[in-house]
Amino acid sequence: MTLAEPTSDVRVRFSPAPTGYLHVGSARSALFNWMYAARTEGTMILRVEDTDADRSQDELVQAIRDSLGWLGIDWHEEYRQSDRFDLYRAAAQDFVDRGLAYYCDCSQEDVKARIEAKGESGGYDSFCRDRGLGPAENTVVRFRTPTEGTTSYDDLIRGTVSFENDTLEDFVIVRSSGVPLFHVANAYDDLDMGITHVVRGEDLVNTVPRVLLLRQAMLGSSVFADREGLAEAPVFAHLPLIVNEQRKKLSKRRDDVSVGEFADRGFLPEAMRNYLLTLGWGPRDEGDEIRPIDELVPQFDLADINKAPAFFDIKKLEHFNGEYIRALPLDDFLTRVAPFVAEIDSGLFERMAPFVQGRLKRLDEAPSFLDWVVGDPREPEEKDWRKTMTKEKDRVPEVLDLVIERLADCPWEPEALEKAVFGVGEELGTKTQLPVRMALSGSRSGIPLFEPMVELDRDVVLDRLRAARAKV
RNA sequence: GCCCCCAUCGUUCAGUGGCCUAGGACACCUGCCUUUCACGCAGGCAACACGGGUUCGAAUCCCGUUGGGGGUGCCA
Repeated sequence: MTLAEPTSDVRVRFSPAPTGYLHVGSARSALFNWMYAARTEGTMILRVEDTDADRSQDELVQAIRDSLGWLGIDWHEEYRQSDRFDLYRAAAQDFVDRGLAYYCDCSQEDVKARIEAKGESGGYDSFCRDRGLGPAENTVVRFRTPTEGTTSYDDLIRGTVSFENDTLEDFVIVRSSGVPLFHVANAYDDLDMGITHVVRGEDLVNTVPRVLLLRQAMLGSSVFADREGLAEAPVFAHLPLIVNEQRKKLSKRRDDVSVGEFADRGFLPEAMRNYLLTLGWGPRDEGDEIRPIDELVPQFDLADINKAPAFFDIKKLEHFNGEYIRALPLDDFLTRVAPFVAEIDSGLFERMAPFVQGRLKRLDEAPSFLDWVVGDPREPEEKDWRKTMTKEKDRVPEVLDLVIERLADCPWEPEALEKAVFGVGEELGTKTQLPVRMALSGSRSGIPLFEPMVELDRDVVLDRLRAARAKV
């Protein structure tokens, strides 16, 4: 499903920084925003927060858009913060004019040295607060934070969260390069774009007091003076983090979790999206968790989201994926799996597809089921070989001999092959499939035996059987 | 160090004072089905971190302890 034309006042935004590919954590933030927009028929906004020119890359913006699209996450409006620097700069200038912000020329080393000399901890020490500096080289603009009182807000997921203002430092809002920083841009845009709900990762909670202070200050500026209905701050909902097995926040560097890679590994977007949704949230009706998105949207609510971090369990994702793969109509399956089986003759694959489909957890596993049909049998595991071929060693040679004999002139079609192979078993009073399967494929498991078998030439089959016979 | 947050089976979701001898799903184990595997079906294992309160009654409310995480940038 895609988002409908908005009919409510709800406005949410997903605001990624294009400093890497979309990873599962941000994808989940995007998804929860999207779910809320879908449920409330609100407006979904994609806002690219590329204020850090050094780390932002243009091509990543498109990559992120692609990954969102792959997941079926769409949006109504799109903005780039780099297009809006003048707006943020003006807001910062306005703060300076009104005495809410000031210039500071301290280097990071200076600050650090002073703090250490005083034996204190923390970041900036408000050194330039009252020095009355003007704009100059290597000078930043800092926001003057209150020294007393508390800033608190109600989080839809966490309840009331409050911060003592004196723990807030005078943070930088404009770099010495003149480019505004995240906090101003974020506060300005949320205000300007009329964002009603801020849904994002828990790692952003402690930016809330800063953003709120900035918002309040902006409300006092002439830019927003005449705007109606802005006074109310957005509702915040901070999503629990998604963590790895060490219970640490998923990180791109060590955890290998970009959405694009999941696509490459043969995960279905519907499965991915469905799984992501169950991390920190469950359907209200306590029904099955694997369900089409449009059944889930109506019961979605931000207030129902869990507080505790959730482990990203690839095994469970694979289970979801397997279910979705099995549910695919055959021709749909064929289309989706095509990129993963490009090496295999398409006629052959299409004939084998019904047997492969039900056994996959990921689409990229498809070729492994046909390797022995397309090429040589795999080198059997020592343990498996022994178990299959020598455990009942008096029978296997007989079985193989007789199978070779029967197959020499039997009609080359599945039913006939099955009859021949099983017939040997009946004659000898033993099972025959496993030794034959092992001889042909090098494995004890796989797709049904006789259909792929006819895809091989009779000589090839007989050669493999003889080779196995020689080994037992 | 300082600030903020979190705490139910191995994992995940449910449970918002009595329906809980705590439920579902994944994983794992055992059967059944099947001359392979997978699917399916039937079972099994397995948790309210600890200590104090409040209450007739606490997984659910309060306090503390412990443990874990996030933040602490001229990143977002």
